[in-house]
Amino acid sequence: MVAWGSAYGGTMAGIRELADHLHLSIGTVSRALNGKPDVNPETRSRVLEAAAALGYVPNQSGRSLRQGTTNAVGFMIESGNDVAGNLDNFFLGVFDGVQIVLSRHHLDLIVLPCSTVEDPHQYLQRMVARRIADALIISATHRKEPRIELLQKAQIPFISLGRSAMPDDYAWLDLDFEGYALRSVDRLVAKGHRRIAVGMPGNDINLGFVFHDAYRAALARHGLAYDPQLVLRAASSDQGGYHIAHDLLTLPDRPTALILIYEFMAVGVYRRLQEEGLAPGKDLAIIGFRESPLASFLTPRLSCFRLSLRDLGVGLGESLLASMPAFADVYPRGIVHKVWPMEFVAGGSDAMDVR
Amino acid sequence: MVAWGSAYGGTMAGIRELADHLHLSIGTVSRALNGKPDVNPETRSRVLEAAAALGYVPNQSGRSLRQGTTNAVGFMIESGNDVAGNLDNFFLGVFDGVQIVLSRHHLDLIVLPCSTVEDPHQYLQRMVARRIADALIISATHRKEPRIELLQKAQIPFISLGRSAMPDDYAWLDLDFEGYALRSVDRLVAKGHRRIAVGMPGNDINLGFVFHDAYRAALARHGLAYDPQLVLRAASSDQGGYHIAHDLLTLPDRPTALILIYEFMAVGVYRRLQEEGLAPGKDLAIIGFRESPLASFLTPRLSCFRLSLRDLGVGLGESLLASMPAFADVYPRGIVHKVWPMEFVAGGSDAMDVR
DNA sequence: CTGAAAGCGCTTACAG
DNA sequence: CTGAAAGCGCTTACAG
Repeated sequence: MVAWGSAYGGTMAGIRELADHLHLSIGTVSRALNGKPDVNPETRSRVLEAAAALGYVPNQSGRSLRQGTTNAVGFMIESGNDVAGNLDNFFLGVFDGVQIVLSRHHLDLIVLPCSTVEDPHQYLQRMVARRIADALIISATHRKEPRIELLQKAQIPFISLGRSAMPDDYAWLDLDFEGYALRSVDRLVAKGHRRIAVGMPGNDINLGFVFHDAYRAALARHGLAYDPQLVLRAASSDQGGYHIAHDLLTLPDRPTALILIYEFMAVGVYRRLQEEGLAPGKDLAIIGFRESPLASFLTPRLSCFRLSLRDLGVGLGESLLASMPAFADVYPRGIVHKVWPMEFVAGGSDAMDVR
Repeated sequence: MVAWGSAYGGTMAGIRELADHLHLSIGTVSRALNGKPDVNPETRSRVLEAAAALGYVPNQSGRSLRQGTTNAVGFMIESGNDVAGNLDNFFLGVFDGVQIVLSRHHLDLIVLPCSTVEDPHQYLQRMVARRIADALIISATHRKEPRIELLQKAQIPFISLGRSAMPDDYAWLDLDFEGYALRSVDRLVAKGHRRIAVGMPGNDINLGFVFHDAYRAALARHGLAYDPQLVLRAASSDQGGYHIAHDLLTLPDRPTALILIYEFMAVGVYRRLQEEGLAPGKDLAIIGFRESPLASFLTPRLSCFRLSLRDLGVGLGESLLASMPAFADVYPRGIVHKVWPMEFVAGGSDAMDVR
C-alpha cells in the first residue's frame, strides 16, 4: 500500500516539518492552526503563512485518533434497490443542500452507497464500526428499521430521511405523503371521481404505508368505501407503472383516477394506456408524485407536487447538526420531526371532469 | 464533539479490552485478527470468537495512522454541474460495479460529491490532503484537467472516468464517443442523409471534443462537407435539447438528421418538434446517446447505444486496482486506457429514409 | 505565551 | 508462538 504522506514529493509536510521550519514546537503550531487563544498573534500569522506556503493540511487520521472526531458526515444511500430508477437526480439535489450547511462548519459530506449485494444493516454496522463519520444520514427507511436501533445503540448522532413505524424518539425529515394523498383525493373527488386507485410499491418501505393510510382516511372523509382491489402494487419503476395500468384496466367497474407514489411509474401507465387507445387525463385521471423533468415532457403534462431538493438538503443538514452535541447550540431545535411540504403543480393528466 | 468509542455503551470495545479479556497482549490479538502467520491456530480462533462476541471492529483512524492506508477508494462526482440532469441513475449503476470489485479486497467505496458552490480542483485538493482514500476515481473530466496533475503530483493511484486533452500517462476509461459518432453518421448516411447536425454541450468537458472530432472525420469519410452551423450547442438537459431543436429549425437548408451527445436532450427535441407539428423519425432522424429508461418511453422510441453500467463499474474498479501497488499483481494490466464499447439499439427515431 | 510530554488505537519489527 | 515497545500525526492538559 502506498503511504501518501511520505510519498508526497516533499510538497506535503507533516506538522513536525512545519514546526522545525518555524523553530517552534508542534504544540504551538497546532494551537496556532486551530485558532486557540493564548497564541501570540504574530506567531499565529507566521504559522498560518508557512502552512499555506508548504501546503500543509493536518492528517485527518491523526486528528481523528486524538479527537475522536472525523469532521465528516456520512449519507447512506442504496445504490441497487427498487427505488433506484427513481433516485435519479433526487439525491444529487439533496446532497448539494446538505453540503451548503456542512461547509459552514468545515464538515465534509461523504456519501456511502450500499450496493445491491450487501445487506443495508450490515453495511451500516461496518461504517459505524469504522467510525467513518461523526454523524449519519440514512434514507429509504422501512417500517421496521433496524438501522435506527443500531445508530441509537451506538449513540451516533443521525437523522433519517424518511420515517419508520418505530418509536418516534429519533430525528427525521420526511416528504409529506399524507398531504399528498389527502390533497390528491380531495382534488379528484371534487372533479367527480368515486373510484380512485393508487399505485405503490409492494415492499416494506415506510412511505408506502403512510401514503396508503392517508389515502384510506381521505376516502373515508368523503364517504367513499375503501376497496383493496384499488390498491395496485408494483415495482417503483416505469415497468411497475406499466403493470399497474395493466391491472387497473382489468378491474371490474374500472377506476377513473389513479394516484401514483412515484412519478416514474407514470411513464409506464401512459404507455399501457396508449396501447389500449386510451388517453391520460381523458380516460383516466393521473396524479404523479414529485415534479421532475419527467413531468413536463409527458403528454399531457403530469400533475404532481413540487419541492426544492436543495432546501430539503439544507433542512436535513441543519436538523442533523441540531442533534450533534457540538453544534446543538447553533441549531437549537432539539430532535427534529418534520414533514416537508410540497406545492401542487397542475398538469393535464388529471384535467378530466367526470361529474 | 461526541467520542463514539467511549460512548459506545460498552458494546464496542477497543483492542485493549479485547486483549485484557483474553489475557493476551494487544500485539498477539492484532496479529490473530489480521491473519498473520506465526499465531497459534487455537489462539487465533479464541481471538476471532471473542472479537465477534464483543462486536470488536478495529478503529480505522488507528489503523490508518499506523499503516498510512485508509482501505477506502474515493469516487468524486459533481453534484451540481451541467450534467446533473443526466447523471440520473448513471452513477448509481457504476458505483455498484465498482463495489463488487472493491469488496473482494475489503476496500470500501466512498463517494465524494463536489457541490455546486465549490471549485472541483480545490475540493479534490482538500480530499487529497485529508487522505480520505487510498485511491481515487474522478469523472466529468475537462479538456484541460488540473485534477489529473494534482493527483499525479500527489502520487495517489487514480483512474479517470473520461479522458482529457492532456498527456496520456494516466489511467482512464471512457465511453466510446468516437464509435458513437462514426456509427451514427454511417447509419444516417446509408439512409440518404446529407445534412447531419449534432447537439452537444458548449462547455469544456472533454467528451464533447472527442465526439465533435469523430463526427467531422466521419463526414469526411463520406465526402460530406463539415458545416459549423450544424454543430448546435446547448446545456446537457431537456431544456438544452429544446433550444437545439429550435435552432435547427431556423437553419437554412434544414438538416434531416440530428445526433445528440446526451439522451436527455432528446426530450426537448421531441417537444419542440411537436410544437411545430413535426414528427421525430419522420421529419427529423434522431439518434440519442445512451440507452436509458427514457429511450423506451419516448414515442417513437429513441435510437441509442446500450452499455452495462455495472460492467463499466467493474472495469473501472479493476483498472484502478491495477494502478495501486498493493493490488497490481492481482490485476496486472498496467496503466489502463480503455474505450468502453456500446451496442446499437434501433428505435423509431431514426427510421426515416430520405433516399 | 510557549514547550515538553502524554496518549488517542492501532500494527509491526524485535526479542525471547 | 507471544510479549513489550516503538511510533504513525496529531491535540491538549500541564508546567513554566
